[in-house]
Amino acid sequence: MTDPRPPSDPRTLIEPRTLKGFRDHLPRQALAREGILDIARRVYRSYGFVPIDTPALEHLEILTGKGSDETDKQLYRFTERGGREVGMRFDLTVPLARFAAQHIGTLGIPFKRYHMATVWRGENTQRGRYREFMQCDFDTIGTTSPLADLETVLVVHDLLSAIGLESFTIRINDRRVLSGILERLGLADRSTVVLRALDKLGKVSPEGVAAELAGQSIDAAASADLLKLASLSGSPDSVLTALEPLAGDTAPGRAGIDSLRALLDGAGQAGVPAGRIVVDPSIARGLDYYTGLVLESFLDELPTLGSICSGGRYDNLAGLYTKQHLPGIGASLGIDRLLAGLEELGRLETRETAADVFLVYFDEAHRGDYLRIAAALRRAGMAVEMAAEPKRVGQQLKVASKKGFPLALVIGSDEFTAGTAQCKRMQSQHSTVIDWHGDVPVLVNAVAAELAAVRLGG
RNA sequence: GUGGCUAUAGCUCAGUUGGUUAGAGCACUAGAUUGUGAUUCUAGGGGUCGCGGGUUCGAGUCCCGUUAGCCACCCCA
Repeated sequence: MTDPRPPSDPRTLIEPRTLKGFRDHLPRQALAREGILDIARRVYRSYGFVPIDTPALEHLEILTGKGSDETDKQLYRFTERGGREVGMRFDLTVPLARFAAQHIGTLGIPFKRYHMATVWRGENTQRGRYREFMQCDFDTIGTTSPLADLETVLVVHDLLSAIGLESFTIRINDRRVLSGILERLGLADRSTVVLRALDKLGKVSPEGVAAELAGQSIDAAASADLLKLASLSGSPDSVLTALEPLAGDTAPGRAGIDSLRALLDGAGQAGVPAGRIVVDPSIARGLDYYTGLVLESFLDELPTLGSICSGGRYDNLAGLYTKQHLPGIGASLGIDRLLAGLEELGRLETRETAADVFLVYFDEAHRGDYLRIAAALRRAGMAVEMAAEPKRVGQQLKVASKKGFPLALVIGSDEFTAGTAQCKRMQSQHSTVIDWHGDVPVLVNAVAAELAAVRLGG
């Protein structure tokens, strides 16, 4: 047999490697990732969000429109063949803004969309931070209804629950509460600096934040008030009560507190367990475009991982692209960070196969029977992998076990003669003999029953 | 973009003040065993010591540069 490609001179071989911050996804990770994406899709749809997609490449001016120098530095950009300046999307919000400005007339409002796609940022890499990563956004635009705010929190709750996280906390705040306090302290014009410093609490000690505030020439009394605000903890009710004297006498503060209270009330009515949602007045979210509710969510077991799902309300999404005023609210699941967290907790699905049944193929004479059985199992909705070559049974079972098949079906000439089949539960090594006597539907039903039993934790 | 740490087989690592042919465990392939996998035994394949340069009689080991990974800053998912 001749190799279609003769061996290359080792000196001419190109080193196979990926770019910094870009990675391959092997089956184990890709399966886990797709599992999460499926869950997110299901939860988003269960609230009526619809999918959209947009191009990876946009006109440069679309992406740089709001152009903070930070995003500008991180933007992947190049000149197209025709001399056109283009850039790769660095988030899904800017494309949504362009999309909304372009299509809102035919979509109608409120418009609820989800968008799960890859984005690119040329920033420095770290654990759980890459140059190519995925975002799973959902947004409701064109309405200021408090119900949309509530729904956003409920989606985050349902999503994290559906992923199977046992303990997580959704921390919420309202930008207007912060505005109220800043107003009262006479720091309204310093909000960016102050909020950025406050946002670091949890990562940096209160003393560190105080030092940063002092460095920004915020006076000590105001700084103490701000830190007091951030140290509030306890039940949402007690936090809100404690906020009253700090912000309740300003118009925005009043609105923020009332709206948080209403939201918590609604979440309770929707069945969110008490304690899942916490009011954390230190949450600001660095972005300056948030104007109302802001939220972050954390794995209780990995507080240092950072927020895995966050978002908030904004006043005007697409002001750069249209005169139409489009308020909205949305959040985003950081799936790469979540996967890193799940892996660290050992809660990541470790299967390397998407199939349910491994059909051991070791009796070449019965090749046709194997094909018939595999087809019947697939028609019944089961995913079946048949070994490619009739190798030793032990070898095949080893592969099936390593790849995480729940079931293996062993049928050789002895079984065909006796009209039986051996169905092995790979994890427990428990083996069931099925009497089917050539009646394929009987075999299929028995295998389906075994699969159901295994999935229930057999 | 700034600073620190790291880089030896697919993975985890050992490798003596610089000294002959760079090792182990796991994983992989095959056999003992032409019908049974987490725990057997045997054999085998696999290494430009990240890459490039320098010092030296001699570099995996020392020096410089570079690339990648991790950590902190910045920012954020």
